[in-house]
Amino acid sequence: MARRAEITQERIDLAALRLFADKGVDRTTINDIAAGAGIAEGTIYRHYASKDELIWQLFSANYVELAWRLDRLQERVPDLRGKLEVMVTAFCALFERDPDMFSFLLLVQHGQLPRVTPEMKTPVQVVRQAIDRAMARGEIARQDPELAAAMVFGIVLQPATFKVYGRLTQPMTELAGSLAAACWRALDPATPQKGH
Amino acid sequence: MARRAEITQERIDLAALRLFADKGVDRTTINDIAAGAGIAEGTIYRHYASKDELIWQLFSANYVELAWRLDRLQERVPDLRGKLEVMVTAFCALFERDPDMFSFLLLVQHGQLPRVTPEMKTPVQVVRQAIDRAMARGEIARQDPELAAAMVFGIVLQPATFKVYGRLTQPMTELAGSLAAACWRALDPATPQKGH
Amino acid sequence: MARRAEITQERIDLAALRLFADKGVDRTTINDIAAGAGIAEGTIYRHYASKDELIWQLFSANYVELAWRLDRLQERVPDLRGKLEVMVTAFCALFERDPDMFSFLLLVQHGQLPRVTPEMKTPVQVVRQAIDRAMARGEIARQDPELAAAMVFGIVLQPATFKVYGRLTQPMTELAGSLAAACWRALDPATPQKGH
Amino acid sequence: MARRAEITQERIDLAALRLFADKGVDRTTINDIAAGAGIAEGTIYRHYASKDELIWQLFSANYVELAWRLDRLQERVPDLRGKLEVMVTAFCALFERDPDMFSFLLLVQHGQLPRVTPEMKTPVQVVRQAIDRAMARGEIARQDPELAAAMVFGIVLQPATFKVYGRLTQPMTELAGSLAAACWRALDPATPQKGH
DNA sequence: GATGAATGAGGTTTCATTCAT
DNA sequence: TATGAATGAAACCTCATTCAT
Repeated sequence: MARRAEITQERIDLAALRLFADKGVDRTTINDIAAGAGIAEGTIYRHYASKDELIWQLFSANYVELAWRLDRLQERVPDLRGKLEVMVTAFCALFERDPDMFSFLLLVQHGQLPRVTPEMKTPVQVVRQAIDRAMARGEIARQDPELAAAMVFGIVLQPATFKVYGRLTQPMTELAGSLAAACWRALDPATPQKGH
Repeated sequence: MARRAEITQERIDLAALRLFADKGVDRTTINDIAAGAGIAEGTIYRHYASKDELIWQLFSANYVELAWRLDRLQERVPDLRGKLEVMVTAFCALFERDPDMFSFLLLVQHGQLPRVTPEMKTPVQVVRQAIDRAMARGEIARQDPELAAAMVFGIVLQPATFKVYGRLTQPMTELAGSLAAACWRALDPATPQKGH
Repeated sequence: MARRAEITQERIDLAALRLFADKGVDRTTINDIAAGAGIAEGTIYRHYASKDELIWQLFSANYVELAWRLDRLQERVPDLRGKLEVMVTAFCALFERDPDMFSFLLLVQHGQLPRVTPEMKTPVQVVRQAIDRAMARGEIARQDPELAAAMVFGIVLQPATFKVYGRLTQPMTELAGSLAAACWRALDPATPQKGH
Repeated sequence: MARRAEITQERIDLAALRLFADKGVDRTTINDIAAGAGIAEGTIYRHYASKDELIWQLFSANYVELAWRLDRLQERVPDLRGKLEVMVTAFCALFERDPDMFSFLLLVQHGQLPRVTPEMKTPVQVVRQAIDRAMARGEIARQDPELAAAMVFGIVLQPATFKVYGRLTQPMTELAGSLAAACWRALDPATPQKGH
């Protein structure tokens, strides 16, 4: 039955994601995944052509899905300040709901990003576009949009990374407001600052 | 000769760093390194007890060295604003001088950080301590110092990562000023902001 | 319905024969055959107990069938010269009609001949018996009948093999006369030859 | 030492040839070969990149070597009748000296011939060229040279095949004269024949 | 009869490590 | 110290076969 295959694939995906997040893809064996999913090794190859394919499917599906989600949210808000707020909040909520997926995306991005094609929507693109448009509207000062996007990502991802390693203990959801505010300040060099 | 052994080790380290930065440690074989260094596979084991040892030596030496360097620089400056400036500037200069080392540190940190012992000085500690003291002095508002350190690292590392992937093309040295300023703004929530 | 089963079996046999001829039996998978026949993998096991059984059935049926056919034809002709003529002609016609079957028989004979039992009539036996009797009648000179049969087979099969590989392009049917004549000359060492 | 590697490779080649001749390439495992050569499985991959490479090296080296050998021999003889004599004799002697090699060449040719490039000298080419030139000199009647070469090969290879399967028991060396004579008669259709 | 998901033994290949030279 | 051939455990993957539907 097709239904049974779906369930099996679900189990594979779940076990793989958890193990990849835990040990990295190279230190996770097909055997590990099969054991985690409670199936035979060969069964995995009825669902994915190879280990590399499994990694790529898992990465690209979640990466693109995340991009779409962020994009749909930011569309509803007019200004960059608000867009950052909803995107960072969503990101933190997702992190809290499925930390394995975020560990996985963080860990494997180095190996998988080269396979990302220009027509795929990515979270980086979504944020960058929001920044582009905010600059066009004069909402923030002119600056390198790629650099601006990098800073926004850094401000959110690095605390998430610290959380994965246990350096931060609060739920990400509690940090969302501070992180969005920090992003906004980082992007807004024109704002008068005290001190320098 | 002891001299000859030193040269060989240098060649191993260089080749390993380059390959690790390029393909990650798990996808780099001892054979790759030997070929890159122009030596025989067995020779590597005259210098390192195992592949894991080689990775750890390379990581910890550079990681600790970076921490010391940042620490010596920040000591000379009284205020956090200036400390960030010199540390970010130094970081960018080092990145430009040896990008492989940064790729390597970024890539392997996930696997190696668990081996870091409390008595080892790390870049994160150095930054965190500077923030702690600035808060104690009232130079910046009270906030979670770990989160603050995370944001500073994110603001600097994410652009560096973008550069590794070719998303940013400017030399990091040109960005140092902007990055330090962004770090400062991110840490200073009390500053009145326009908009919200 | 029994009818439906027959059609399915026919489809299996056809697909298997084509694939076996193309890639050899070991490099052809049950999956390949099922795909070629447009059925599910499991269905093949409703018609054959195992892959080995399928190969053997296909081989022995065609091999024995070919032997009977040649035997019936040679019976009608009194002398060896004529027997060779009709057998080679029939062989060439069959080759032209179903080249896959011949590639298959050529390819798998190595693995299957050991399973041939003495009571099974084989093409080699048929030709050998015709030669035996021609010698008994004094139609050709005394010689090793097995060797003589081998040469006859070589003269016919090797050009067929060349055709399979595209080294010969004429239809086998056009070559039948020349091949039969060459067989006859090869078997008739007593004939005065020019030169030596 | 390089010498040790040579010895090991020799052992691999010998064991592989024997097993391939015996069971065919697909039914011979790397494990079989390693056991036959008295070495570890992994060692084979220090000498050949893959099983396919091993098969190809073994095939092409022996196939080309045979072609050169036949070519050097036929050069020394002026007429086709004599060329056939020396080539068939040499072939039979080689068969007797190393029957495994001939079984191997016969068995794997189907899979390997597609990899033969035009610039490689092959036994078929050598024989065909001798026939071409004999026709140009008027030594034999005009006929399709490819077909003629095919018949010559059939007359020699099929008895060799029969010997491999135990259908013929005499040493091939004893048959050389008869086979060469049969080849000559097969190529010489102009000769008056008794009977038809 | 037919399906196709699942199995798992067994194949090929990789690679960190050892050791005789 | 350096070499590089050899090792063998363990990885990935294939595929004939089974079985619940």
